[in-house]
Amino acid sequence: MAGTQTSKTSSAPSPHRAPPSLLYMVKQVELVVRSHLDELVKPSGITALQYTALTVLQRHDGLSAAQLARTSFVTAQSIADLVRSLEGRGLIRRERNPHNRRELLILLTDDGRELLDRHAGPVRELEGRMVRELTAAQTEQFRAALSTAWHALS
Amino acid sequence: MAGTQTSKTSSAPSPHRAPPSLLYMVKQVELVVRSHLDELVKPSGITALQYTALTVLQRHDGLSAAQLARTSFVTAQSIADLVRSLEGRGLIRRERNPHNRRELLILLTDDGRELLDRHAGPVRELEGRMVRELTAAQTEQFRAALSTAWHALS
DNA sequence: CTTATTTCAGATGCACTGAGATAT
DNA sequence: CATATCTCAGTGCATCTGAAATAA
Repeated sequence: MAGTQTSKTSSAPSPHRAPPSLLYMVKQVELVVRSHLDELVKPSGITALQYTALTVLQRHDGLSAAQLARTSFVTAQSIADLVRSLEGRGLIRRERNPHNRRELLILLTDDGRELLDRHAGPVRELEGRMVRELTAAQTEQFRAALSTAWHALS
Repeated sequence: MAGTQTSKTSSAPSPHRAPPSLLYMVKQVELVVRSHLDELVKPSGITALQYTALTVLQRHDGLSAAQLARTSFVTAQSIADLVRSLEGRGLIRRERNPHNRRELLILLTDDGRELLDRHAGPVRELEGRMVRELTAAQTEQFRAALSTAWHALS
């Protein structure tokens, strides 16, 4: 009991405390990014996750919920709540795929696009803050490493 | 799973689709890391987040719940559930700080250390897979970029 | 008949706010 | 009195499993 306090100060030899793992560091960066992103989009009444889903639809409009789930490593049931919430807010609409009537395509509404436009600047600025101490070349290497890491585990 | 795209996207003219943002890529890497980590530790009956908390305690034994919360960017109330769950599983124990009786220090039990030892190898192997296509120098640059990004937003 | 997509029901984990008790 | 820590109560979001309906 008394030893726990003193061992944390400089009296301990501090043998070889391992550095945080890369897996942990990835998590920490994602955590702090998400907390900033949540603050940014909170005035619009959505979460960082919902905003991110909208940006995915911006790049791939007309995805089905099942496709959206697969690209996000979650089950279709998990996506369903998110989609229902965005639909209730009028940011997306859904439409039967005429060539595959069991699919419901997810499409951005004008309100959804307007929301994305409204936040594009601040989000870019947040990303700029994240890499402000990296050179352009280092930033590109960072991007390449993230891409490589993602592919290696997918 | 994520790689199984239909011919729909590849056949499109693809005018000038913006690349995914760095913020998005960080999230995607964290997502796929967590899904693998969840699979790894599921046999032990804990989640990836709980395992991560245990590794934090491995590096900083004797933290209070409030300290743990601050280093994880969440509130003390959020940590409470996690701590209660780990305590119920006998992986940690708590003890009053004799110098500050309102603090409850969180300490790893022998079972907790055993669990960490049991998973250390597979987790290292997962991290190795993530960077298997990077050189040692590129891996270190990746680590440095993650550290820089984290500090810039904290 | 098998598979894919969506939906419903129920459970757990995670995170929040607000309020209160206790210790410094 | 002010602050820090912990706890309790309630809420909402995110995720899962399992099961059922529908369509290809």
